[in-house]
Amino acid sequence: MSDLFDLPKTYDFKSVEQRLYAWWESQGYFAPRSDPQHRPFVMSMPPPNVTGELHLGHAMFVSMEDLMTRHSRMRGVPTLWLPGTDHAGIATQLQVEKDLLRTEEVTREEIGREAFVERTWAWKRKYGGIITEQLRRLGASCDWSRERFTLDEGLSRAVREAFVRLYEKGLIYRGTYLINWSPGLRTAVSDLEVEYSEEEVTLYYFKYLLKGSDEFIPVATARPETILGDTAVAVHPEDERFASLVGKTAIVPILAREIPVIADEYVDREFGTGALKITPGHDPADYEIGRRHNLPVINVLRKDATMSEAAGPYAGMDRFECRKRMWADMQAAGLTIRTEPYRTQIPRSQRGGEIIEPMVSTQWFVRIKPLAEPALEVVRDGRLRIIPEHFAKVYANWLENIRDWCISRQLWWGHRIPAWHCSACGKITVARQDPDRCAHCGSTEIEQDPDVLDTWFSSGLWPFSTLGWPDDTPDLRAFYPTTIMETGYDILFFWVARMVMMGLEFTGRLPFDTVYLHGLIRDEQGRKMSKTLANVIDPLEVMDEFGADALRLTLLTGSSPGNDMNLSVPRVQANRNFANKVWNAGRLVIRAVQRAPAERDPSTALTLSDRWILARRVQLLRNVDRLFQGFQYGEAGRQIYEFFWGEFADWYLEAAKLQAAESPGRALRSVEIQVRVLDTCLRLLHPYTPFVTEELWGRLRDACLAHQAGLAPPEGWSEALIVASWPQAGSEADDEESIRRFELLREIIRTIRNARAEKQIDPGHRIGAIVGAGHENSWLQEQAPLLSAFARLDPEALVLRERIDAPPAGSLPLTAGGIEIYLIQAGAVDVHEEGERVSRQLQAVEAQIERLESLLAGPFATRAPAEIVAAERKKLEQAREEAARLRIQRDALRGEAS
RNA sequence: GGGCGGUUAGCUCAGUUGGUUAGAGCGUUGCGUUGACAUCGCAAAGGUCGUAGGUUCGAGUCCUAUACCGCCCACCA
Repeated sequence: MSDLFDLPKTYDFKSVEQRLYAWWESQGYFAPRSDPQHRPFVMSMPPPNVTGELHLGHAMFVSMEDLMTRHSRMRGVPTLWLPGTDHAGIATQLQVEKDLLRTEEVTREEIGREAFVERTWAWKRKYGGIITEQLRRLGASCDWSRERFTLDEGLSRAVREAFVRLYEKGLIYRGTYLINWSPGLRTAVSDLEVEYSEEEVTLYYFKYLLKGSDEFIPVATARPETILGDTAVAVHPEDERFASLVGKTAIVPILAREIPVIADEYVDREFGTGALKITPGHDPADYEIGRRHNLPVINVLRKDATMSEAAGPYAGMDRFECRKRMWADMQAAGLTIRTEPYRTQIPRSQRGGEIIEPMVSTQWFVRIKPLAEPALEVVRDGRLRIIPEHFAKVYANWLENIRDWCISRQLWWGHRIPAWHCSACGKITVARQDPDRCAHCGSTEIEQDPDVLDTWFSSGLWPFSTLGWPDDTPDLRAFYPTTIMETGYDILFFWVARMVMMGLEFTGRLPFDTVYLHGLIRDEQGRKMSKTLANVIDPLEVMDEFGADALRLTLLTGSSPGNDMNLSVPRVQANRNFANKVWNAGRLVIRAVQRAPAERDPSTALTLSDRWILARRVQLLRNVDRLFQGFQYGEAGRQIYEFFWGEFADWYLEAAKLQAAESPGRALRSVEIQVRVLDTCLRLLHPYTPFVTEELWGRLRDACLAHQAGLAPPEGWSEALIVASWPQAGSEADDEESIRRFELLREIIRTIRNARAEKQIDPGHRIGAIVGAGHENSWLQEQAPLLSAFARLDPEALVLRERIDAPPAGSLPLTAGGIEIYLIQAGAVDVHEEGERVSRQLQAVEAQIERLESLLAGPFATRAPAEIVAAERKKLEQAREEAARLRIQRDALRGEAS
């Protein structure tokens, strides 16, 4: 008999995952079916860094996007999920630099730009496949034939086109402004790449001596080295303390430079000393004040953040060293007042965490307001939907206060800025094709700008550049705009907003009409995962241990849109168990198919359990449909899980075992229903757990096709589950009555099981029962075999009646859903103890009756909707019946006791 | 300083049109293993949904205030 089991009793994901993935891919299932009739479903994958390694963030987006993709594909919609990788300028360059230093002990400067870029390409060719390989392990059903890389030829052309267009429109300009400078990386970074952390620093109070006088103005600063770049001291125009000093001249310590004392409303009289030193070269606020007052800008820092020549005696010194020395020298000169600890926001690099220095520098910028306006409008008028909705506010808030975007980076790895400087006329030539002469004066003495573009500039074009833009390609026509953008909320500004702006600007259309934002994955205590905390969970290890399906299911059902998720490994394990449960339920059904009789008996009607599971199936389909429409994938997954395990496996399959023994006609009927429901579940689960469902579904199909009766679900079989159709509920009416009855039956069985457990009745001991079921008696009679099997009753000693006149002596009285049950041969009954128990039960029911009575006597009865009131009335009725039964039971026990 | 999110069982989380004895997984306790599954089965204990008000016939679910935690944005030296 065991020969029928050619399936291992434990789901072995290791032998399944790789094989199935390769098969899906080779069959071309990931590519969109071409169907001009249907509007396709299109999603661009957020491109992971080409040198990256899989982390849970990737696992999250892959799981979510693959779910959407598989669902859409099964619905018969042409579906394209377009993958790719990002060149990730800074991250990749750093990695290659590090590698160079480690292996050859040379810096990038030593080998030169051209060689370094070539080395980086080599690195990309060597390691760029790792991340995509890892995405495959998760089951990502994206169309690899369309895979793109932000630095490949087509995308580079798109970037260039975009740059030139913006430049020609005057939306890109080059200028000298205060920017965020990253000394370690020696490049400018955008505002978004600077993070502020509150830290304890020192606030230094010192004297600004006034020229030709003993007087001084007290000033405070956290960065004494910037004193060297001061070009004014400012006070509030209405500050009486300093009113007489405005217009006088102050002397910069050490350098003895003369600077004016000015008045500006920006100064806060209450803060610090009430006087502010102005360093336009190294502070954003000072920069603005400097502009208002036409102050000179002095740059005291070099690119590596050592002090520049302007710092006089401190030139060449590290800025923090300078800070100390400067203060010491000022102390010696009697210019210091005091120091105090001070908490303030320190700007740090998002990458690496080094302190960012505001610095004046010549950079390229995008004039962002004209782009931001339309991007705001689409959210305001609802054309762009953001899920969850509250992020729309965050999005709008950011765009409303946005400032010009510094897009040039002093890096080597990236899209070179298509601008040439002419040494003859000094003008700039920006062109789609590399020019050989200056567009203004015709000189051939031109040189390309050394900078590259911010990586996010090319990312912003992703939804259309990947489809062939700026060319009018068939893909662009067929698949743009895309349908949905799924990504983490942490890159809403970095990426999503910029895609919207660029999409509207360059294509005149929204690049997608829905943005779905998932939350971040944290550790079990809700902390961010980081190497220093050593709390990083490696998705690859998790998949090795529990399988890709288990990880996916955990990420998908454990989260809700926009909310962070604390991942716990035990939960992954629980979902591994679920995959195994699915596997074993599948084995059971497959075996049932293999053993099922071949002859149909048309006279075989459906049993209660049949009708129940079919009705519940329809309800489930409706719920899942509704939830999917509302992007409630987590809740949908949980409902499928509960249905599969808690109803189909625990109850229906157990009932089916009984039916198999009844008659051949009944057995076949039951198998058909098992196949139908299992098939539906596998289809519904496939977007969550693609591997186990595909593997099982194929085997189920083969077993069914091998059967003489030709078993098949109404949807029919197809060559693979991944391309099978999504199940539909149809228009059948809900069979509520079957559901109600079976649930009552379950309640009765549970009540008996509980009593047996409490009374420690040997599970093998079949006991008798007398059931008084009132008007439920007629249908319940038919369920006697099921009842006795499930509750382990002696079928000979199970009596079902409408009414029981007198509780049998020595029996254990129970009630379930208004049905009275007396267990016989349940061992010695302590009539006193049971009397207490029944009394307590009765009290509870009476309390409920009281509550319901007063509820129904109040305004509820007239104000609440009729069906709600009716439901409560019904409950009251049932409670009264229940109370009546309990009273009889109680009185009987009392009678026995006396 | 502004904005947003969270606060539900010991732990991790669900609970979207407000319906009236609140759910899951893990953990805990008890019982159970010869045929789908011990990666299992049958049961049990355990929350009144941060706090205070309000709207409503009715609120975990809406409103206001408040506490705590977290996040985002912001040029007070």
